[in-house]
Amino acid sequence: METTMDKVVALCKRRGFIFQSSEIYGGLNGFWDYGPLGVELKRNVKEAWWRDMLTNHDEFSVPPGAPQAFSMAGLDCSIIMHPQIWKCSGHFDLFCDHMTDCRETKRRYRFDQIRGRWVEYPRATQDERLKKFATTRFFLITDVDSPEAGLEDTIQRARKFFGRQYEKELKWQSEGLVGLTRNDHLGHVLAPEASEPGTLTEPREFNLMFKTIVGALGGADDAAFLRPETAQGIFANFKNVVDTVRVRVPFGIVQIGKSFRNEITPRNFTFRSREFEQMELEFFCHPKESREWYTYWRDRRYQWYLNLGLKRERLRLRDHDKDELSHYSVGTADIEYGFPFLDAGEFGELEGVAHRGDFDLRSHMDGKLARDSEGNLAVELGPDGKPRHAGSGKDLSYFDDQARERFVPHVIEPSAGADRATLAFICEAYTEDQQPDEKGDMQTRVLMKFHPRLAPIKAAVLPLVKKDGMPELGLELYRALKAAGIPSYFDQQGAIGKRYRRQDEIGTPWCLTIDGQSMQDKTVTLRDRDTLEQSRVPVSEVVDEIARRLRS
RNA sequence: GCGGGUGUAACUCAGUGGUAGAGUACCACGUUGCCAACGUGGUUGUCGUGGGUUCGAUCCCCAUCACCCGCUCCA
Repeated sequence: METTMDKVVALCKRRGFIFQSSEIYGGLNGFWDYGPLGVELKRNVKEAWWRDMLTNHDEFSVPPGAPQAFSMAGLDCSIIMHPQIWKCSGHFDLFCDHMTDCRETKRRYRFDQIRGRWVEYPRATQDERLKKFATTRFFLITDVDSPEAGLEDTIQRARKFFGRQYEKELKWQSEGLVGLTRNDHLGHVLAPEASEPGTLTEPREFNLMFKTIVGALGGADDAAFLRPETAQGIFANFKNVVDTVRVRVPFGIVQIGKSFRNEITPRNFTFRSREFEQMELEFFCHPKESREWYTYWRDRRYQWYLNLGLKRERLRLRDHDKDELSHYSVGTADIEYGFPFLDAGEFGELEGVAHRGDFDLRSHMDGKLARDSEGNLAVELGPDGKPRHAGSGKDLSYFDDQARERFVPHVIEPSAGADRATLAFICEAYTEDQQPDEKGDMQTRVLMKFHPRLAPIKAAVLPLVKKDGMPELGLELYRALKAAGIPSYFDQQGAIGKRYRRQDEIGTPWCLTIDGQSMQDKTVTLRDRDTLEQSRVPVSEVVDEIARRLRS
């Protein structure tokens, strides 16, 4: 059965919104291209965000719901940054895991998270079944969570594997559970639920970050990464912005740009892409006021999607549970949308609003932070007692010269996916209704009900017939719209009904039709996409009327 | 990564071991003149890609890529 999502994907392809990347070579998993209409739509989404967050922001008045007035500034950072950025941000540790697969059980493990025990079994060399392993040492992995239960689990597995009658001959090599090192021979390792040792593959690097080489002669030492998020460029430039544009805390820095992640399973059209675009705000405030700002931004960002047409019943604001929070966050909420490719009741993330505390600025000062045994953030130390990942050593604190107070600001981060927002607006816009054809029979009509601010094309100029001066008058109007910066189409091809439907399908809010009467009194009909209602407007007033409607 | 499904014209899809099909769309001309009109004519395919079997493969076999579904994974 063809689902709504199938129809949306088909329309996106058919009308030039979204194509698969590298399609002529068979495609590339996780990458997508925006066609002539898609690029306009996505630009409008980003433009709406930039205008609403930055351009139209008034730093002298208090926005509704905000604790106080504040400033906003923009930024556009490089995609490739100093590799140390990603070590201090925590991405390096999280994104460069070694993974190993079990050939027998088809399960996958993070190599550094494997826990188990080595055991010596002297009889192994004589045992018909175990002779082939040419060893008396075996490692038993446990996937049981707690250390005590894990220990018990390894004992149970040993009994089962070597035989209960030989249990007394076993010599355990450690008191507690230990990990594996890269030098250990995996042929002697018994994976969970595997029937014999040696089912694990060699650990493979899982590069969740895109690695690249800086410099034409660069080697392994010149490895760098394409950014997995735009936020770190903002933190790295925090001091630059404070020093150059006379902003005072609280203030925000916004950035729109591409990010890259090697998603394990890119799926669901553009929802999980490996190259994607983010719209991020890092809002810096006093630690004492950070909770109020968190609430303010969370609610304001939720409202933004509603204002642009997402329906409340498909849009959800969800506060994270405690165990879902990142290692540094004291509060996070997701703005989620009920995409048609999800099951009923399920939602996909559009934007995360995170309270990041002072994790990022402090990590870039002193070295990467981690929670210590008491749950406090402290610089994570390596085996040598030095910071595991050294920071920049620069002072990124802020001095409030009126309160005479120095502090490291806390950060509220609303991080939105431009591609996910665009996809949500596409899914929301997709509509089928019933409209009578010229015989009065009801026909299914497909239309994209984009908010006029987002619609790729705002108006279409349609001469009713291709003669009697109508095309000429139409072209005049078309040029006037273009001159006013209003994206428009001119179409004189085929029957008028078909042309209306073509515009409906790409979501053009208004059609302007030149008819016989236009030639007499210089008026045209203005037809509404959603209601099909028509009104007559003087040609000379059309541009102002469309511009007025776009503003409202 | 695993299992299942799919891949044929711009789109939706038929089809067969022996020269590739329909509807829609698109283009031209004529007619019509406000919600998917009608007539006539026309354009479009390395049958996803690469191998193999065969006299001959879009069809059978193998591999590979992409998409969909379910697992797995997902700061």
